[in-house]
Amino acid sequence: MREGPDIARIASLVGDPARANMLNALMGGTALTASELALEAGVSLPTASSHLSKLMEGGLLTLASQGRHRYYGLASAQVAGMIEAIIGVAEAVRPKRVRPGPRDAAMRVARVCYDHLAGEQAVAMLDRLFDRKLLLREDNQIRLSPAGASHFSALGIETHAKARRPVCRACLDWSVRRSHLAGTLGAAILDKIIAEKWARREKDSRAVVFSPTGRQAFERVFLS
Amino acid sequence: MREGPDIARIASLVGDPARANMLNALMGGTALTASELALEAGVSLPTASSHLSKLMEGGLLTLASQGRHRYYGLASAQVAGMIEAIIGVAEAVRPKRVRPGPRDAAMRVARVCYDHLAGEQAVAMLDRLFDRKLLLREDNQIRLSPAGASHFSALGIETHAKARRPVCRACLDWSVRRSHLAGTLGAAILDKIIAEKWARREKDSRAVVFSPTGRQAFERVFLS
DNA sequence: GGAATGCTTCGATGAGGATCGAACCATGCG
DNA sequence: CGCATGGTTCGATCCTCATCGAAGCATTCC
Repeated sequence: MREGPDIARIASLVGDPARANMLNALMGGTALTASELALEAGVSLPTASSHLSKLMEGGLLTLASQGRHRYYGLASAQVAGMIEAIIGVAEAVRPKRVRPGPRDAAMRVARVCYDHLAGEQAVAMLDRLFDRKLLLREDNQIRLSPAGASHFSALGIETHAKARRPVCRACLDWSVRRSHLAGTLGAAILDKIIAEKWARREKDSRAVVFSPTGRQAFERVFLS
Repeated sequence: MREGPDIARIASLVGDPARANMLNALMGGTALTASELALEAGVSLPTASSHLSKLMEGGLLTLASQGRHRYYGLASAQVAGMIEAIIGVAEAVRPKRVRPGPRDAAMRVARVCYDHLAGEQAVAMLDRLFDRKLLLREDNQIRLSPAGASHFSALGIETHAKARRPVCRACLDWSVRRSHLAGTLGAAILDKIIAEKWARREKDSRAVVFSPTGRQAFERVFLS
């Protein structure tokens, strides 16, 4: 009986430690090769390969072949959002940790969530965008206001809807437990932050570290 | 190897078909007993009990003992949100059938979500109840207005809060991606729809099919 | 008290799937 | 070409865990 989407199938794909590590590594937004992912997950290459084909068949990954390299990446922002949601629950449920390490702290402040910014900074930014009525909250959705459209356009950020991906989307933040901005606009803002060198990505981590002047610039543009 | 929150542990809890069915059943927001959940999942009572203790230990469920009954419910809205996210991916990834069968289409229009109505009809109804100020949106909750109380009372629908179950509750709709009405009021409305023979439940399915005259009556009362 | 109901624990069984070494394809390089 | 590198497939092994019947607690009803 019980028809409907096969949720157990999807969840069990994420439910294996090796696969979970791979997906977690891919949350950084860059596509990785099978060997990199094997290393990341701590399994042998054949094992990793087997997992990867399962994830592919499950529709969670995309594959881009380039010469003899094969780059695996998350299939969609929706998949990334799902993983964030699972991380959020795992985080909430986790037995009280001794103390969050320094890397954890940086992750809480700002990190990459697939292709957009997450963490305290990102949550604060979304709040501020609502306050300034650049974005409007509608039911469970987020919409760009006319004022917002011209504002972002002036910053050199395009806000036209392309393909089927929404411009604005709320994404629940596991560290802050409130929403931050995803969608093409969220991605474009992160692009700008990196392009302007306001912040750089920490090596081998999802953490995003702002420079002192970069932080000022970011706050001036998005938190003022 | 990165040691973040144990996402595999959480995902694997959802990754078993029996447990997934239980969680899915609990998405309605009502707490259920172990035997009801066993039936829902199609497993024996001992098996269900074993799954339930695992879900409890994983922090996904809460337990309320009342006499010899033990009511299991989702631990938090965060857990519900995670399950919704997984459903969303499963839905998006589901192998496109040649064409959505008639039953699938019917499911999208109207279906039972444990004990209340879901689908396009249900989402439209909730919108309309807000428009008419019979229900009020408060924070993330839904409250019955005085006007609403007398309105439903006139229809022969009792709206007194009984036990611990809320009268109104929002439930996210996987097909429409917006909220519909759950809670005792949602259940009572579905009861009325069936009692008035405006619609009947499709055998062995969650689909709810309105008769032509039944649809008119429903629209007059709830969508006008 | 005793019987009935609701649920959990125990024990035995079985199946699925994660794992790795070795062998096998494919691409690029000299 | 032949060799090296990146990746997948195959086969065998092993272990976890889902499952259910039977027995054991707990609570309520008569």
